[in-house]
Amino acid sequence: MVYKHKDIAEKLIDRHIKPSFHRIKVLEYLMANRTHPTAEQIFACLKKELPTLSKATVYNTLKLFVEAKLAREITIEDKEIRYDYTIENHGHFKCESCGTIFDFKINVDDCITEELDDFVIKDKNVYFKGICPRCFSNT
Amino acid sequence: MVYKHKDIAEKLIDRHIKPSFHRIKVLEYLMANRTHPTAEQIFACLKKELPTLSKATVYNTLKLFVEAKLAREITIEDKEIRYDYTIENHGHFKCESCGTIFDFKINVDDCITEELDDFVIKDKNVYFKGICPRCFSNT
DNA sequence: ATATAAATCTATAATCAATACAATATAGCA
DNA sequence: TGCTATATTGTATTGATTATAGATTTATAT
Repeated sequence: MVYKHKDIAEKLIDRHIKPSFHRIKVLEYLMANRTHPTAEQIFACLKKELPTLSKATVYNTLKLFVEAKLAREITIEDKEIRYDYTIENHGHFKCESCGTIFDFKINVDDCITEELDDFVIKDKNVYFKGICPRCFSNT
Repeated sequence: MVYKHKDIAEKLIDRHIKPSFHRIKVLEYLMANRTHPTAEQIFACLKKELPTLSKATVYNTLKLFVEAKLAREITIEDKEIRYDYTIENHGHFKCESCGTIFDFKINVDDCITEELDDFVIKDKNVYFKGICPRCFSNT
């Protein structure tokens, strides 16, 4: 899928973020690459197209997006944080063999107990680990 | 609750881990302190009692425990990994204001879709973020 | 017991994602 | 045009974790 810069800029403006060129490019990357990339991967890929891009800008931009709920941080394990364009109601499965992160549908609201009634829940994450079908059949 | 070293040693032997003195002390700490400590915190606390203790030993021991399913890694966010003595069917809620991590009961199995039928699931984690009642009432 | 091998542990150096910071560039506006 | 705030760059620093090599302890056999 190809996204128009104007549409991406509007998403940023909606969240009260000034649509600078670099911010548009980072968000475009997140929307086009639903591969749960790390900040490093985003930087390495965009650097080819934008030679002046700085790593600090990528980190700053991603932090802005997370605060604005445009993106989510995935911290299944490892030291590396991964980023995900926001979609509701899905969990992440990380294959311990090939490292791929898969999305799957889940609605955690169905199994929350009243224990959390007095808590303000802002973010819900479900992380599974194991072996994906492809790796499992290769054993 | 106080645990006998002999009982802790048996838990280790059950998981095919040799019950060295330091390993017993680390497991004892995890069982007695259900506060989701970091490796640093465990090290700092045990160091008082065991002056020769090395940080590397704490990391090695925790890694052993995680592999043996005696402990779980909690990676809600931050760079710091936290450790939790294994208990089934509970999620973690991190307060964005005070940083405390709370346990709550949840049974994710109830809301898993058939999407994951072909995946071997070895570990399930549920992480919530938000504001705890105490911090909320202080605003 | 003593020797030998295996495991555990220590201490320190290295790694590397993430952050902090100071300097520069750009955009918005009177 | 100049002024101010924001955005970006480039580099230095941080800090949790890992790697490593050597020392110590434990287990086993002779």
